[in-house]
Amino acid sequence: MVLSRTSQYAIQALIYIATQAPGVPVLNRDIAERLNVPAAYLAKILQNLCKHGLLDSFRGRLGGFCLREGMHKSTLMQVLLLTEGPDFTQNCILGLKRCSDETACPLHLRWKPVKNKIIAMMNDMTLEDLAKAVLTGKYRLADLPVAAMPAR
Amino acid sequence: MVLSRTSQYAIQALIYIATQAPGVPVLNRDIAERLNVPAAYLAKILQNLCKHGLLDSFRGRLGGFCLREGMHKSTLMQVLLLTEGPDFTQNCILGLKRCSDETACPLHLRWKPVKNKIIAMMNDMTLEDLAKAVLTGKYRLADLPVAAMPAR
DNA sequence: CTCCTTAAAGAGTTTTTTGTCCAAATTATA
DNA sequence: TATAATTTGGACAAAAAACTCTTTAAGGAG
Repeated sequence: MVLSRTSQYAIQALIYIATQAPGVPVLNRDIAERLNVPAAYLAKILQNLCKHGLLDSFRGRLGGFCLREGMHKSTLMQVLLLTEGPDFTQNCILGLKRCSDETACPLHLRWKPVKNKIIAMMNDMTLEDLAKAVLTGKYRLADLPVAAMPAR
Repeated sequence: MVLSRTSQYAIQALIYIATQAPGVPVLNRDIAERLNVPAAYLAKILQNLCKHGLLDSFRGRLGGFCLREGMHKSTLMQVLLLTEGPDFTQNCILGLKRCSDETACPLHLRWKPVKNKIIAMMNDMTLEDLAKAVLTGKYRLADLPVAAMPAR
């Protein structure tokens, strides 16, 4: 209804990483398994988040991905502007190139406040907050096959 | 951000038809031109709306598309359930198959009220209302090349 | 009846999104 | 130093969405 699969995977992965001990790299493979998401595709998404400074990556043994210093405070909006593109917040619901208060589509007046609620929500939620919520155990990040294999 | 191009075209076309004299068929070609949308593609969309009873179609001279009797009162939600699919209102924002109050993703609690606003809005807006709004001249249905060629 | 105009139907094409595969490059550890 | 584990990068493949083309059926008007 609102987000591309790429954005969904990105948010899930970032929240998952944020639930893990900071500074300890998390393997792409483990994230993909945990989220039940295609690993090779997720790797591309994480690479992109690295390029944009949200994550740090490390190769070789003990490699993986960490949230970059300070990025626990990142909002979902920051993530979505990367994954959905910079005009995520600016699209007309009818797809018009220009649709503003002055030159509006017939839905604009009704849509605007709703859209603003979406934006406010995305600006308000941080990875930290969401990770905390997940750690309470009340919420789930992925579908059924949680496959909670212990660390062995 | 929310709607597929197919849905956008469908809504635009239906509103446009609703602004025209009822019972007088409107040509696909004219709609496509007016909305600046690919005609062959729009034809498929209109066919689909016919199959689902929103429109009537007529072939040959004086042919075209009309809103079916009573369908001026259709809501955008009725349209979207056809164009986006029946679970348009039920998707989890993170893409989880199951996400409800009991088994929720970490965004669910914040997303739910926003989603309900979207649904309420779509349930509230009818083609009739939107057509009236357009007829005031304050709103535009399509991008720049309105090509307001008089009826000749 | 014939011609022209229109939508219907179906196959096909293009573009975008999603997903895969494999050969480097990098790094810890034995 | 050799090896195994990991990300990186690029090409590739599959699926879905958007769009096109062509033929057929139907209807109105001369």
